[in-house]
Amino acid sequence: MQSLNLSEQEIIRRDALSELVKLGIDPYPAGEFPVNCSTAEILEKFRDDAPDWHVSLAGRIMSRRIMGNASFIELQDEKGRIQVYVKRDNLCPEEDKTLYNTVFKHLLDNGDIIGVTGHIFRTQMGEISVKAMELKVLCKSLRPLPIVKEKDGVVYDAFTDPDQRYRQRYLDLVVNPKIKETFIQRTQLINSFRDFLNSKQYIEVETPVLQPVYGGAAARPFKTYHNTLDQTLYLRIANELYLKRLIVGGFNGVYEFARDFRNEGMDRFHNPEFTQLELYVAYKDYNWMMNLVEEMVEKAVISLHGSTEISVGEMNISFRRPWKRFTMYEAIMESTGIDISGLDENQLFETCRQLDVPVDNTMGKGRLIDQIFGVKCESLLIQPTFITDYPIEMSPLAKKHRSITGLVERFEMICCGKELCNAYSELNDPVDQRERFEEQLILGKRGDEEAMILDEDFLRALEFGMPPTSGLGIGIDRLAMILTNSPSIQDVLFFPQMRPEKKMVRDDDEAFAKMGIPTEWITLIQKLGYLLTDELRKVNPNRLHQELCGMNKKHKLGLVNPSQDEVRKWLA
RNA sequence: GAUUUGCUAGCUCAGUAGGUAGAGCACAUCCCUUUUAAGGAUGGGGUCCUGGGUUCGAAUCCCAGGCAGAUCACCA
Repeated sequence: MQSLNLSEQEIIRRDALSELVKLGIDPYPAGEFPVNCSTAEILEKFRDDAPDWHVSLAGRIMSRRIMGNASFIELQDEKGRIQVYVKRDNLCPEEDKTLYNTVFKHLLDNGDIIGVTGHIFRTQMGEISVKAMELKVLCKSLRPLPIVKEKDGVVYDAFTDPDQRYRQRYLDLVVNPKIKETFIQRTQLINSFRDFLNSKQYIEVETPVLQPVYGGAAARPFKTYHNTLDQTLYLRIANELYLKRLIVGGFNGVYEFARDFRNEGMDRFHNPEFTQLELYVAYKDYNWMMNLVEEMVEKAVISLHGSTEISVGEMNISFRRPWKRFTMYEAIMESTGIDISGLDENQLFETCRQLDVPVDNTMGKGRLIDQIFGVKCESLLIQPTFITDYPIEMSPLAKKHRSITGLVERFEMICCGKELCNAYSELNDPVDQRERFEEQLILGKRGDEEAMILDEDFLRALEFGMPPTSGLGIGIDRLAMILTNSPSIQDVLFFPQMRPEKKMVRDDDEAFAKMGIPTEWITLIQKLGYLLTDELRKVNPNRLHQELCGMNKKHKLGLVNPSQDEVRKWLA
């Protein structure tokens, strides 16, 4: 019944599964299989002159070379692959050769998970291998794996379709083992940051993901609803305002690896959910924070790569301290030759036009400057570079610059043409903060969908007093992209957001039976693509009759064809 | 959202100025056996993304849609 929907190879595997059961072999055993080493450990530690080394290991069969009574398989575990030599008389020393002849040769496939015990030796071809003395089925795989082969560093038939790789990451990880490296490095990066911050006695905290008022960044949120409270809640776009509340509460340093959610476009630099490290430290300013970022990132790069120099695509990036520092005005001066520091809004508008920088009428002074920077400077900054001192209009949470009016004490770190982090001397003047929020409200009314919302509770906290504080946000995904040389954010997220897979809507067999269609024809009708009875009724009966008879003939099903009249009655 | 490329067997891909759908790997049966992207023989396997249109005839040409990639715009 189901078999028409399965591929030939899937049917063969299901048949093998029931054969195993018939032989009294549980294809999904419950018990522990004791493993005492990994493939990598064997390859690393084996010595030809060492005494017999008995191993017990488990993994997935990735290839099989079967030759009569001796065979070779490649077994893959978490750490890599090793060849296993399977000889009939080793596996079956007694009369009964079923385990080798039937189970191993016919009922096991690529992709099955087995446990093997035996000892290590080197073959005539010089390959370190496991001589299997026992073999146990641990899991029968019902779908064929894409087979990726490799010789001399050349990969054949690589599994590359990005759609399948991202949707079925499990499969990607099985057949493209290098993918695993990327994710391990991502975790190493996070661990390195965490170790660094813990060593400074900062406290890792958790703050709400569901927030009644979203804030801390300029972005559109995801909206949800809490039944019991009868209240709209938002998935956080940032956790900044909560971490600052904790500084108010008396913590000197708090940080969180925060999953944030922004309801905006998706491309190779943006996923709707992404991870930021946010850090707030009391009694510090943004200059201090720049030094911390340099040190922390440099350290992480060294811990991943053993060096401060790495290659990203065609580029060579050096994270060696100190990094270049420019004010935003200097950066614009450098790339365009124009000093914008004294210009008013109209003059900036005119400058944008001269520079071919796209603008629109809603843009205020700050947006115009930011736009010039974004178009003319950002993409040119390849080596890690700090850009400091941003226009106040763009930075409602940052403290006013200590000496230059119209600017705030803010920096971003740009690398490979992309912003990697954002930090301020945090605004702790509650009166100023309220005014800034109110300016944002006006922008919001002008149509800026990303304008910030006024958070009364946050202002109340500030009114109790927050010490001077420096705060930082680092995009973990983007940094991971650079450190793992990944061209897309999807490559550093296990399960990137994808459009839903097309789902077939279908009626069950009973619905077809109700039309008076005999069981044996129902599967055929479904196989022909008629999955809904309503659709089926619209079909020309003569056409359906022809298709069914054709199918019967083609697949040599040996069914007695229905008459045209009978088919017409089904559809009536 | 715009532009563009792609979608054919489990995987990687060919394909014909429109005429019954191909290869390699994988799979099945068999041969050989310390082999290694094993080799040899034979065989099975397809809604050529979906739906319309043009046509005697469409995987191929046209239109619409789906999904994915790339580039651009907004954003981290």
